Amino acid sequence: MGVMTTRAESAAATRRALLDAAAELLDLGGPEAVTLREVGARAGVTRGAPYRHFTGKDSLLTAVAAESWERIGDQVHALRTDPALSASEKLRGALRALIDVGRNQPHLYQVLFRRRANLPGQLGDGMDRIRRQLCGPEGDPAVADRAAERFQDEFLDIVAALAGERNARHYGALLLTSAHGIAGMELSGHLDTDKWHTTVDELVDTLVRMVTDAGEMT
Amino acid sequence: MGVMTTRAESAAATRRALLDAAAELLDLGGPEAVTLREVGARAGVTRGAPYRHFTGKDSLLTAVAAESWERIGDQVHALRTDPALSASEKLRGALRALIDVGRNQPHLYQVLFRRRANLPGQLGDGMDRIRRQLCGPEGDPAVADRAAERFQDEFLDIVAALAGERNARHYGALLLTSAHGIAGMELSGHLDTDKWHTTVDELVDTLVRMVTDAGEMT
DNA sequence: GTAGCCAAGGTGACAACGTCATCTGAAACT
DNA sequence: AGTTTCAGATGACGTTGTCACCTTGGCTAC
Repeated sequence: MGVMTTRAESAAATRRALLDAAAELLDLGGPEAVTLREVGARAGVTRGAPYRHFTGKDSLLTAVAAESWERIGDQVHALRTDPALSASEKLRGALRALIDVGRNQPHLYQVLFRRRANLPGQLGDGMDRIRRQLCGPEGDPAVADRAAERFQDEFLDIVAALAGERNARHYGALLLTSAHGIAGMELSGHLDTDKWHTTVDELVDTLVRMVTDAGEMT
Repeated sequence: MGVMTTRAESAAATRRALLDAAAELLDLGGPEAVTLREVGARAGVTRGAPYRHFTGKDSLLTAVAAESWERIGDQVHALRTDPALSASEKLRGALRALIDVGRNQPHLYQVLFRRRANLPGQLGDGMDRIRRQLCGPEGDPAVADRAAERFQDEFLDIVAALAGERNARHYGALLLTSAHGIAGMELSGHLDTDKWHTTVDELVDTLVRMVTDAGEMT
């Protein structure tokens, strides 16, 4: 932990600080609250500095989302490879992992599932080359997509171990979308447990039981 | 369709135009694109005029959401009371109604399920009285909540007719959250039909079949 | 009918924000 | 040592939400 001297170290530290500050502000007040000026201030730099690491605010938020996807992917991977857990426990854990993000970091969760705005190409300028240059081999959204896809693959493996390879994809999609819906409706306040006479845990249990039964009878 | 003379008519027309313009801009470019200035311009007034009808941008978007909820509620009500449809067709139609909003008006859909920001009270100023005064008997969010709840009630009745009163609430919650999740994941681009070897229609069919079978064996 | 009232709407102003162009200084390279 | 490169600082500009203040033309009380 020596004093930073090399330029690469300094830049990496700044990028790290920017991401941390952005994530913190996102948790506190949503995307509106994550101001490039405030992000820079918390990272010890000024307003324009983030543009040396990200193409703009959107790119910064996408990078935060990418890191979160990687974290969730690691979490589900750990569940899948844990020999102490049964197949249904792994599935329940994976679903809960996603839902818990929605509970504990609702603003981040919305960024994770935010609308893909960038249709590929279309603007044939030299912009693409610049963006590639700034954000590494390829743009940030591609990184986020890969991280999200890794999570989905880990999740798919868990489902396959429970419901068989045949129906894994169909049931996997059903389970994943359902969990996402549970998280989203609870997050938006539209899941009144008094009105529906049920809880998030009950819903998750029902989902797990459904696919478990279906897997057995295949 | 006489020329507007009375003040009430003029104000009502302006409010209507503001809502329409806001809805149009929302569809085109999302909440960021719905600018009070542009909304006013399209409604034939200037930037500050909307503040005579809504407390601010948030209030305007909430009012748009409320009208959309009422529309969806009417749609599901029509399905429920249509004697030409079977119970499962009604259910499928209701689920599709929600998902179709996500497909055709993705930005509006996100506003419908956006996070409730306003915790009640907290700011004990006279602001509450002013807001009540501006938006009628009570604030806009309450209107939106009531409209959303009416939709849920209509939906719940459809489920009850299919799965019985006993499990209606539990299955209703499962179906509604699942449909919301399907819409949300498709909207965010995380539902790759090639990857999951399934389509939205298949997922909806599976959901309907599930609750149909469960209702029969009860 | 006329004088006053009142709310819808117009206008100016302000702070905050995203973004870009330009500048600076120090590390990295030859 | 001289040059290049790039993280970061700074100034500036356009846009937006919001408020305070003003104007005007229907509405109401006499």
